[in-house]
Amino acid sequence: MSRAPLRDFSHSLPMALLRAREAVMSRFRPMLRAHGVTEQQWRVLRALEDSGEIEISRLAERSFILMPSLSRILRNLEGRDLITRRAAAADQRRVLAAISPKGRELVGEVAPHSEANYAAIAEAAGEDNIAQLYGLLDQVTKSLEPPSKD
Amino acid sequence: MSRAPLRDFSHSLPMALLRAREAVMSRFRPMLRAHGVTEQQWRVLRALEDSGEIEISRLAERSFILMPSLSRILRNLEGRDLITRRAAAADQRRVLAAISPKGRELVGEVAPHSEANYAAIAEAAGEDNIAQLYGLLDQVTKSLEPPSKD
DNA sequence: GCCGTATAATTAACAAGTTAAATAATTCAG
DNA sequence: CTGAATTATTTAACTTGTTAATTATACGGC
Repeated sequence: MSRAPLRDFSHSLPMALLRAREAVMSRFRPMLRAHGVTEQQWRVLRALEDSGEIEISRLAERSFILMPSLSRILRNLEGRDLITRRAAAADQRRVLAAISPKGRELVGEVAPHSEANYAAIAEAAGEDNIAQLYGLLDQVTKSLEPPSKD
Repeated sequence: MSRAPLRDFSHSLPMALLRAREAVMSRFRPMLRAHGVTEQQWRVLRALEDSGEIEISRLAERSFILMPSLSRILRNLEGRDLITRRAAAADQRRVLAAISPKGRELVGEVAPHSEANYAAIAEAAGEDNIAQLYGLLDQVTKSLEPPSKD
């Protein structure tokens, strides 16, 4: 009864998701910063190592970063020789990005710390809770996504 | 077994939280935009209506926005006469913010749309799932937050 | 082969996130 | 009562998010 005027402000779903994300990321950011990369730059490097050379558009999907942001991030990473970019032979509009040896080296240095953080988080929050959370997030996300026009 | 080299990239908790948040917010942003406010500006206005005149440090906590961002947002909202700011009488360092009549009017216009969106989201994702998600998010968030130094 | 249209990526412009530094007012030791 | 340390807020500098516009290439009809 009485969800009267407006939802109790502090209990909005976007806020709850933001808070949870922040609780997790605050354990990662200092470590990433110490290695000279932002959260998003790390996502891109990890995605590139996973995928090999890949179109920018697909990289955007995988790293969940919008194209304009990604464009700037790639410019930055390219300037630091952590990645390479080249036009696709078949279609000059398309750009292919790949991680460089130097980028791979960086990932190799950071990855163990990242894994250690994940482990610490899993322990602090409880593996079961994390697993359940994954499932629920996935389910809710899918149910809210508009029918993709593939 | 074999969570071998690095966690499968697409299944990181921060990404899952980001994706879920985006799935929710993408249903709000266009509506907020149509009323001339960003997501964060809306959070601030809602929080101010909830709390009445309030110190901006506390406003930052409640709206979950860092002080430097909040400072800019308040400058913007004040410039549009949606809020007021004044120094506290007792301690001139402290600034008190309050929603203005014009701000209240805006909230009154937007709130019904916001509520309608929440309802649509709850229906699409299932009330039970949402409730369960809230609970888990809260639990995980709390377990990860460092022991606050109150 | 040429023209309009569609597609991939980048740029532009403004808002916000993040960390550090600067400003300003208060408190407290001496 | 003065000045060093503390506290609240803002500013600075850089990065990213968000929407719209622009650029460059490809494609399809003629």
